[in-house]
Amino acid sequence: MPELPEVEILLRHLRPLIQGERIRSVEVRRTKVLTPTSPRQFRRVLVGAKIVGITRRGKYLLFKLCPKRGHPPVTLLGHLGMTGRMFLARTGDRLPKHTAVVLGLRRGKFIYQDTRYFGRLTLDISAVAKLGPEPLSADFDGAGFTQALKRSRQAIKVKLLDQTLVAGIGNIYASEALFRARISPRLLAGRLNAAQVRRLRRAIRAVLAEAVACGSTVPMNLGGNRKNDGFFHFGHSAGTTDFYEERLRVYDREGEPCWKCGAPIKRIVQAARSTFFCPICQRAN
DNA sequence: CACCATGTTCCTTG
DNA sequence: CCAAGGAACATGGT
Repeated sequence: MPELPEVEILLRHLRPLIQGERIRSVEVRRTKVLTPTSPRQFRRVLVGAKIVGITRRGKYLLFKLCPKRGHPPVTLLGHLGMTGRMFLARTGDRLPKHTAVVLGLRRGKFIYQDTRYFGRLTLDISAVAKLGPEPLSADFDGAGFTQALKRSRQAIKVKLLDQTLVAGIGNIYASEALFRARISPRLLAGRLNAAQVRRLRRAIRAVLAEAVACGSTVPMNLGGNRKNDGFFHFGHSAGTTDFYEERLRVYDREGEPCWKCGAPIKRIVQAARSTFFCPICQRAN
């Protein structure tokens, strides 16, 4: 599912399909995902509005909408949570299980589906203001990153999940970035030296950029109607293996040999979430 | 049945 | 006020 690279790929997929389209109908099947926007207001703003553009910020999608006429543009914010998907379907297609919202377009329909309903499709965009710098932009600079890390007493792996530090890193790419930077996930954020901070910043950029580049070249199935659908599938289920999972060096590879030194990858739990790392390449000192 | 899961927010504690 | 830790949210896979 969705950390920054997956959301970026989804954005690129969606943009040509829905940019310029007008929303003709709105069906809300799970009001929770609109929170705190009311279904009534959601409908009022969306029905008849034109989708003039989509952008991404961290793991959020921002749909810029132009309502009927005279009204100023509004922003619709989408977040996939852990299991969310967004895709286009044909008008006649039946809705998949756990469809939360359906937007009827000129031809076809936009479906937001989310098994666990942790995601959002809402007019409340306040979450975006709290985000840290965009990791693949110039805003993510060494000085700011150094400062933010300095005051933290959390383990660096846990700190990387803090979206105010830098936006878009999730549990998978946090482990991947630390492996690439050869830094122990247990090292306290405030204890990284200048060389480590620099390596980590570069590793974050490299890992995310590579994931986007890789995802861009994979023939994806974003239809949302098949079991092993799309690149939002992680894990090691057999068969259709996307080399998406092959790309991950440590995540979900407990016990497998380290890609670099061959030592078994270790799994630990930090802040109630799994961390994967190589105990040799990422020594604590 | 038990445990695990790509994320965020809210509450509590220090 | 701020940082940090943990539960809660809801469902499915193994």
